[in-house]
Amino acid sequence: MKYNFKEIEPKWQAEWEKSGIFKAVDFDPRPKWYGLVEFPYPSGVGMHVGHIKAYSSVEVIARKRRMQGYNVLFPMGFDSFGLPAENYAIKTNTHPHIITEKNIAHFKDQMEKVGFSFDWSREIATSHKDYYKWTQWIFLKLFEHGLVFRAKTLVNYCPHCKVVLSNEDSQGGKCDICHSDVIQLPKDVWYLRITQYADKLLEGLEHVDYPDSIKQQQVAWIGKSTGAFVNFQLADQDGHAVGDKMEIYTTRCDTLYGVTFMVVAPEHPVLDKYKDQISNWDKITEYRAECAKKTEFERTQLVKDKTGVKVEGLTAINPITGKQIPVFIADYVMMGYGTGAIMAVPAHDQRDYDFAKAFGVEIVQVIKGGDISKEAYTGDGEMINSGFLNGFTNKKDSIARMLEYLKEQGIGHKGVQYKMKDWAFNRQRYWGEPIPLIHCPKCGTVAVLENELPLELPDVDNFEPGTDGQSPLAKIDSFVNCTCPKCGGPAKRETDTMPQWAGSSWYFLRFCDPHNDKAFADRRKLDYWMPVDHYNGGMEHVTRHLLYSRFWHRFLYDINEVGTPEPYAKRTYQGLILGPDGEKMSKSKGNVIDPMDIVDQYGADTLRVYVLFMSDYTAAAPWSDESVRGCKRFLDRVAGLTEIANADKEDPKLESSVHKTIKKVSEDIEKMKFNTAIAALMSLINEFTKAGSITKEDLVTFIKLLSPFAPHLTEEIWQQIGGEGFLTVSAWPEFDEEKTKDAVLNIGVQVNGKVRGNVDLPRDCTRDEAVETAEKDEVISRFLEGKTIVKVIYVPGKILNFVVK
RNA sequence: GCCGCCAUGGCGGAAUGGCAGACGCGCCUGACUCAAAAUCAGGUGGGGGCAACCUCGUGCCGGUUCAAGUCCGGCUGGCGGCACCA
Repeated sequence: MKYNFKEIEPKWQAEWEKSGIFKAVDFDPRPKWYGLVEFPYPSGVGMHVGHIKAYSSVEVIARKRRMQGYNVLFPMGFDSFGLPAENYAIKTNTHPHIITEKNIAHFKDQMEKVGFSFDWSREIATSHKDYYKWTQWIFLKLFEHGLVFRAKTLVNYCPHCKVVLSNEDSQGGKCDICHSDVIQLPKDVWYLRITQYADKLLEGLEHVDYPDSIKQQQVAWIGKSTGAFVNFQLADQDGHAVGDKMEIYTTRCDTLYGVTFMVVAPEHPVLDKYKDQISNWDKITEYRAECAKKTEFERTQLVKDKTGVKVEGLTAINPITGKQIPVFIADYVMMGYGTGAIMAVPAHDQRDYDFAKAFGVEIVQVIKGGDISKEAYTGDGEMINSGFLNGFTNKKDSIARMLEYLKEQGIGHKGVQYKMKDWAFNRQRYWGEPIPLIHCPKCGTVAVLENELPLELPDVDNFEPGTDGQSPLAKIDSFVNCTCPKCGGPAKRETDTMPQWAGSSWYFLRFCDPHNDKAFADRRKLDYWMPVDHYNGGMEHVTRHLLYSRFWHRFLYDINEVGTPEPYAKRTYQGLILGPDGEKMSKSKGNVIDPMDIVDQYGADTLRVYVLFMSDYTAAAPWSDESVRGCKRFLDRVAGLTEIANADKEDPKLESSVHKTIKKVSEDIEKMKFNTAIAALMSLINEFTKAGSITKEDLVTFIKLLSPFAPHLTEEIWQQIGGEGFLTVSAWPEFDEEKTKDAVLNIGVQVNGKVRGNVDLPRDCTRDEAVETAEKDEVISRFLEGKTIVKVIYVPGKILNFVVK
């Protein structure tokens, strides 16, 4: 057959679309299967090869599922709110809506040209008001349940983008969008109380099928630690108690006897409270200013050099020894974790040790071991200098005993801390979901009425964010001024918008019922389709999108809006495609491969086969143009199979190979070992070619197995050989286990563990027969000559090993 | 620093503890061609041998085993995540 991909690819794409075979059917009696891939942000440059690889895996499984008789939901949409469209809008003075719609159309066109079997009747876009209406609705539910709060805190602020960023968006002290340095700024912001769900998010991981690497990253990000909160009495210069106690958090309360000083974060409010009795306030202010200037990055880089200032005039009392100890401020203590104050145990914490050495503070060893004159001892050992804890050798026991004591004395109590912080949930930008809250001078913060949703984004002329950190919406009086839904008095709208991650936190639910205008999705449809059976996406979304969406979904479960606690039954990820030079693809390096160039030059089928064949799916691998051509060559040979499909009798050897291949390809697809599945098909075609002629049945089996990978070519072959209906939804081949087993097996023969030859043995041959056959072999017998056989290991079908002396 | 993953030909990579290098790329030889490309056929880890074969070989050192790329212990190198988290 002539393989003209330019002609057949658009042809079948149109035929499939016309026939509606990719449409998911609600409540269909067939078993359901919901495959999901991360919907893209529709950037102006179009699809990246990474998108192709990310979608191709679930695409192949979805196509196989349809052939296996499943009712498949494989949807696609667009995560279309976000900064790049807005920045482009500022530059070109075009409305972000116009740019976004143009980009969506471009992306969709590209996806169709690759032949992805998405159900386009369920297409969604997060920036469409019939979608974000429900994003706002869920937000109001969160608000209603006390999971939304406003707080003035130090926030991660990007001076370039002029937005407040979540921790997740400012990892490493760099803005996730523009990569400039993030600074700390005190600001009033909205938070979602994700920390309240920390335990549920941890617990949920036990019931889902995620790779360990993903689970571990989520666990590390949540960062649960158990310890104790302990109160230290503050005192004046002479050790007389003053005012409040100061609370600290520690994981080693059993080292309390070794506490020789306290450190509080530079921003800690206790300082301002006792300002009058602090005699070196100037120095404190100076140090604070220094710290504020440092970026988070600088602050964490200077790990070795401990800086700080001793607070003069304010001291504390060690609650267990009764000794007066000094108080310092230092930026190695963070306001954002624990209580912003620590008890320092220099003998057993390297940071406290470094600080004590630099500031000449006493070091008291309370755990035996190490050499305290050189460094802190952080290992285990017998407790010493520790009163009632002396002699304890087990960390667990000494902590438990101390906790008991703290409780008895009312000094402290057991506690839990998380590294994960609450989710800063607002941006001072235009192109996002307006936050549906109203500030009323009388009633405080009031929710927009549900029947007024969606709270639409008003049109503006100027998308530039304000220099005062205000959203462009703040400049629109008609938007800002409103009446309070509670008291009817004049009020002002919140002008911040939601962060990029809002829309993607629940989109998989909307796909179950995308056109519903009464609810975010019909509960019966949710119960039919959810959970997502297989979700694939990038490793880079594991600490953000995955955590956020699990949080929203778990919340909706808790308020009985969805029926499953976890949204994704199974999650996988793909490895990066590197440039041909082995470097990460980037415009500046000029090593970017445009997938549409490959479609033009070799066809979509070649592109699809290549991205899955190039390496292990989860591994990063460089692009190779030569290997792409190799995949095209393979498909050319597949097209040529029609010429030799003329045998009228099945060759038993070939039949066995066909059945083995059905088994291999079927199993490998399930394990996402696409590279070996394709390799098995290449091997089979090599056998076909050698045989010179094959039956039509062999050809049909072959194109069915290849169909999920190269659907256009195989559909065309199917039509040309007179197949009925679409190959795409024909039955997946079955294999006969008997026929996958060879009657005669060639196995290796070892003498003392070294391979000395191989022999053909019948499958059911006994040990004695195997030994007899092997001993007749010329080469093997040479190695056995004059030796005594001590032991024979025979593993049928695998190996025969003679142990000789 | 902590946690995790990985290391196999010239390259991408195969290999439930059982004949290392499947499959593809590249390269070499041959066929076709005036020639080249494309295509087809054959070969292709290193060393030795006319050959049958022999020998070395999965980052390094050791161990378990009849048998180790695979399991265990210790290194070295690379990747990813977290990171002054008390």
